[in-house]
Amino acid sequence: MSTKQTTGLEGVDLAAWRGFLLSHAAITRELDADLVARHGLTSRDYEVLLFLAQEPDRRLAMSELAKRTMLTRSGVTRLVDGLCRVDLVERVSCPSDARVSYAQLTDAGHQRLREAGRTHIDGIRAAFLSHFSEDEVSQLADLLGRLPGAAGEGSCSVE
Amino acid sequence: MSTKQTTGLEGVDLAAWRGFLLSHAAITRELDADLVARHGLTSRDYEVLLFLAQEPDRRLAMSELAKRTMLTRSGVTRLVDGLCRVDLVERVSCPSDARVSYAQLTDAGHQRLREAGRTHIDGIRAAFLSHFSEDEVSQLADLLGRLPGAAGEGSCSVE
DNA sequence: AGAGTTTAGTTGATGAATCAACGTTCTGCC
DNA sequence: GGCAGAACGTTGATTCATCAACTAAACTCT
Repeated sequence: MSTKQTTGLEGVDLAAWRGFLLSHAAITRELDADLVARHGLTSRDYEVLLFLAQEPDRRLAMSELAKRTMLTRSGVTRLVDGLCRVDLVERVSCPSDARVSYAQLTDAGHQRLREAGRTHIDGIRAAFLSHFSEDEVSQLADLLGRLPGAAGEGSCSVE
Repeated sequence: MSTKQTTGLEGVDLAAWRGFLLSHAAITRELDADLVARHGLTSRDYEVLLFLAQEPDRRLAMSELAKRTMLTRSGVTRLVDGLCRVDLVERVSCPSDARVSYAQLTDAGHQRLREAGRTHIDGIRAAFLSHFSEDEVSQLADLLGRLPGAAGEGSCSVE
């Protein structure tokens, strides 16, 4: 018998969650706009190029890209289609398994990644890191690293 | 100092940033799926209902909703269209300014929000808050609150 | 009062991501 | 060997959000 109509959602401290949501929206929006304006890449594109560049032979199977980007295989198909169309990536078929098709970083793609990388990292510094001291950054890395989806991905399975 | 590497992007501590991105993707995905499965609401829908419920007269102008949700006015038009279609919200025109159209929470909408709110908050607890101590949660709130976009007033409670 | 500007909201076309369904290829097991 | 079932990638349909263009109403300024 409350005297006020309520939603029953009172008294929960969600400030941390709200900060999380709001800042994510604002920051990714800004970084993305920058990346597109200056290098014609979405942050998805950038992410894929980066994953490829980190591989010794600069290639990854589509499914593996799907896992890392947290996209569906379908989404990766289309994303890589776009990157192929502008010659940042090419498709290479796998000799030992005809089902798999690699996305292979081209030299142009690698070059583009290097150019974009600088502005992207500067953007992250400006929009994110610059608001914290070094200690705070590692505190954050620690805290956020505990969340589902973050670095602990390997905890579920062994490769 | 200089690295021998190929992308020129090494040596930057981005663990915090990566944790931020990855956990956001994983958590919002999960919360959203839950909300849709159990209450037929996207988290956008939920967010709008919540904003409306927080207003004394349970209504907000479309533009104001756009600001708070970080969507475009266009996006809000369509989102509210959807909520109107299922009678959780209705449109009310403003007597003093014929340009503005309010989104007005219906009783059904308020009821639905209450139902969904419990599972949503439980979800946030399980996927986010549960990984931290109380102190850590307020640390996070403090840190994340400094980021662009997070500058807002605190409470999420509904009266 | 009337022209120009700003603000609110909607609409059409587009892009990004999803799901479900499919064809192809590989693997395990009899 | 051969078949059932899983895994890989693509495609079609749909959803959601965006931008740009538009209508209508309100403000400004002379």
